[in-house]
Parts: sequence; C-alpha cells; structure tokens
Amino acid sequence: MGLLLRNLKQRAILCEEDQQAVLDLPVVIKALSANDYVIREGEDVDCCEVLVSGFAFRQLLTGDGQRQILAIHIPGDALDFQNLFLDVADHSVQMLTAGPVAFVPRAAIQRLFHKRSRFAQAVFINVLVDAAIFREWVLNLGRRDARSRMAHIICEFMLRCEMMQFNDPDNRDLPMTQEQLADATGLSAVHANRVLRDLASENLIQPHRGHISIPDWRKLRAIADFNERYLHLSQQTLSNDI
Amino acid sequence: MGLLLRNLKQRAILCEEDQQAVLDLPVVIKALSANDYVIREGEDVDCCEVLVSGFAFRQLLTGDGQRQILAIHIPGDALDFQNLFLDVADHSVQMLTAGPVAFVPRAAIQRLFHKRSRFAQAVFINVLVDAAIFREWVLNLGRRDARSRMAHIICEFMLRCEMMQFNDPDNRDLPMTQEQLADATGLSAVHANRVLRDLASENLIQPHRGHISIPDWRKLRAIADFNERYLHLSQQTLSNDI
DNA sequence: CGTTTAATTGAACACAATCAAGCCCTGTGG
DNA sequence: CCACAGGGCTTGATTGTGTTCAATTAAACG
Repeated sequence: MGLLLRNLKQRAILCEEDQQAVLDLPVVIKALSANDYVIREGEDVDCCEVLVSGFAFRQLLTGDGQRQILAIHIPGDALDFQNLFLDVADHSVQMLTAGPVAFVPRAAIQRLFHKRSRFAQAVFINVLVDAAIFREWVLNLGRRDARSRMAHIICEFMLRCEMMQFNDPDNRDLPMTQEQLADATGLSAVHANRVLRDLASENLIQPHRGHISIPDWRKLRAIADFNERYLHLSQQTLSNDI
Repeated sequence: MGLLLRNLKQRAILCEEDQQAVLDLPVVIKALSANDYVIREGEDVDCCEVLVSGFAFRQLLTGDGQRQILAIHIPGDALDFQNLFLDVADHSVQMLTAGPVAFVPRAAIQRLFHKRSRFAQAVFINVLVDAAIFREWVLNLGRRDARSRMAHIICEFMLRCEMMQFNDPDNRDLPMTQEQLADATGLSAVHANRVLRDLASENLIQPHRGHISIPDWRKLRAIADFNERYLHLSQQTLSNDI
C-alpha cells in the first residue's frame, strides 16, 4: 500500500502510527486486462481499489446505452473512495490499459476512517479533489467548444501525471482511442477524429496507435482555457513540504 | 442547526452526544438577498454555510466569462463541505432567491470531524452524494439532447424537494430564470427558451415569471432519461428507519 | 408611467452529428 | 507467406441541432 500512502500523505499530515496502519491494510493485488471492470454500476460495493500501475476510467451510461467517460485515473489513484459509504455503485470503473490493481476490503478502510481521523481527513480531501475535477468537467462539457474540451482533458491528464513524477516514459502517453476520447469530451467519434487531426497538424499532440503523446502540454493550455486551480496542487505540495 | 442535523441524520446514525455536538455548533444566521455570493471563487474559506431556506446554486466560469451552473441547492443543504479541507474555493456559490444562511466557523466543523467519526461519516456521505450528482450532470451535458437535459435537471430538483417534504408550497417551484436554466444545461438562453416552450406546450411544466412549477414530475421522467439511483435515496430512508 | 429585467420570436449561420465508405494497421490461421 | 478479419482511423457528403444576432413583447417594480 505504499502508493496509497504516498497519495494520502500528499493530502494530510499522517503520524507514524497512521502511516503504519495504512501499510498494514489487508490487500490482494490482481492483474487486470484492458477493459476489465473494476467496479460495475448497480453492484454492491465491498472493496476499495487502488490503481497500482496502468490507467483506468469512470463511466456512466444513458438509458439508451450512450457512454460518457467521467474521469481518467492514473497510478496511485484510489478508484473507490466514491463508494466508501454508499452501498450500491452508481457508475462503473474500467481499466484503460492492463495493470495490477490493489483490492482492500471496504470494511478495513471504514474501520481506519473511524479510528484515525487524519486518515479520514486524507481520504476526505481525496474525494473533494475528485469532486472538483467532476465540476471542471461539467464546465468543460457545458461551455467549451470541441477543440477546447479535447485540449482541456489532455492538459489535465498531463499535469496530473507530471505531479506524480512517473519515471517510466510509457506513463506520459495518454492511452486512449479516439472513440474513448469522444466519450470523454461528449463528441461523436468522427468529430473527435477531426479535432485531433487539427491539434496534431499544429504539433500540439502526436497521435500514435491508441496513444497520444504531448510534446509540450503547456502549448495546449491557451486553447484549453486550462487553469489548474481545481486540482488543488498547491495545497498538495504545501503538505508535502511540511 | 436543526436543519443540518436533520440532513446528517439522513446519512448516518448519530448518537445523542453526536447530535448534541451538532446542535452546539457556533452559528451566525445572515439574511442574504438573491444573487448574493455565499462563497466566491479564489477566496480563502473560513466558514461552512448551511442553507436555511430559499435556494442557491454553484457556478464556475470559463476564462472568457461564460457561466456554467454546477448544482442547485435546496434548504438543509450544506453549501461548503466541498471546501472543508481545501483552502481556496475553486468555484462560487450564489443565492438563487433571498433567504437566511447559517454560517458556522470552518474550524468548528473540522474539530467535530476529527473528534466524532460518525459526524465525519455523515459529512463524508453528504459529499459523496454531491459528487454523484456532479457525475450525473457530466453525463447529462455530454450525452443528452437539449430537451432531455432540461427535463433531467427539473426532475432532479423536484425529487430532491419531495424527499425533504417541504410544507410551504412556494418550495415546490423551481425559482430559476430561463437564462439560469440555460447556464445549467449548457445551452444558449434562446434555445433554452424554445425547449421550455415545447415542454410547456405539452403541459409537462408551467412557467411563470422566474419560476417553473411542475404539475407531475413523473411525466418528465421518460423524456429526461431520469433514474434516481445517483441520488442514493434508498440509503437515506434506510438510515432514517433505523 | 417609465425603466428594467425576463421572455419571445425570426432569420441566418455554424458547429457538430450522422451516414456511409474506405483505409491502414496488426494479429491470426491456413 | 498470404488471405482475411477486425479494430481503429480517415474522409466526404448531408443533415440537423443549437448558436448568434437582432429586434420585439410582456411583466414587474419603483
């Protein structure tokens, strides 16, 4: 649970005992394949998952089966704090790429939540930041055009990866197909393709097969109308420094 | 703080002491006017607010000043658990109608969060449900057409009001102008007007001046593709019954 | 009453969806 | 080694939903 601990320590100051309690959490690591479900809408929740490596995404479906991607998750992210005290999952989480996922019994996390209030605070902040990201996506879908939306989602991904300082260069590519990007931006696959071509023609992104690499995400910022306030990174580094 | 207590008791089982602690929270009630800011983006947070009566909304602006409404709040809602442990507000909350708002020092809520884990749990669940609502709005804006979007937002409002069992018939109208509804649905004001006219012509809604009443929100459900799972109401009543 | 805010309407336009077809890889099996 | 299948990407043509601009009407409020 080193990754989870690293995540939580960015959010609150944990004492030695708190930290040990997190490291002592019972955990089973499972290797999942791309597109495997981590959580399925409508199912009862009895585990909390942490993404060890690879990428994952949240999704919700309309009644007639259209998909909307709600969030993209990177290694170290907790995938299921959203359901820590909700009994039925209201949305699904699926793997974007193959990768190991740590499964922790929900009851163990709940116990820690009640016993160690600093841990509770760290988990709480984690959920608050997730909520802030959802809000930014509402703005993105509601008030930005296709080009900005696409750029915004790419910027967010890049910045979050950068903050986690992944060593592996594979972890700097966005491993999404154009169809998935369309479902994240609320566009049709055809239009997503055209937007991506435009961005590529300006050298703002470099699409490969099922991957997108970004030479310099900072160039995308202006197009994306990107302002990282909603990620609350300053608070993160602040806590780190202490 | 009776309203806040009622809200929290719907989310977790609080013992006598927990309940008394909530009732003992220091609080200042201020009468706010329509459009007054409760929280302003970019400002430091030092209070938690609870809406006593009237309605409020969250909003976020793009760089070029376009507004997106993120959520609508009804009496009893906590307006600022979203910032309980985040130092700078990443979005604004504004009054929709005039009404009293209870201001509680953030530090007092934080203290209770650390001291009483059942209270922490109730607050946490409150935030989880807010996050679930944001997710549904992402789906709404990303994958539904104008008509469904509008119907969906109205359905959500009606159902939430119904669950709170407001006595006052004034509290069953949605007090939003067409421009505000446009900003909530990600539409232009002109198109929002046309969608509302269509819905009104089918007797699904009844627009007055700055208000919309709904003869029977159940009729809107099919158009809205509305499924209340994301509001986690069953869990609410479950906890109530115990 | 005059002013303001909200609602309404029409016309022209634009962004994005849809439909349909074809391409280019990559993996698979004969 | 080649044929073929399938997924993902690309492209053009057409349609349509929703925007923009501009002007008007209606309703509240001082």
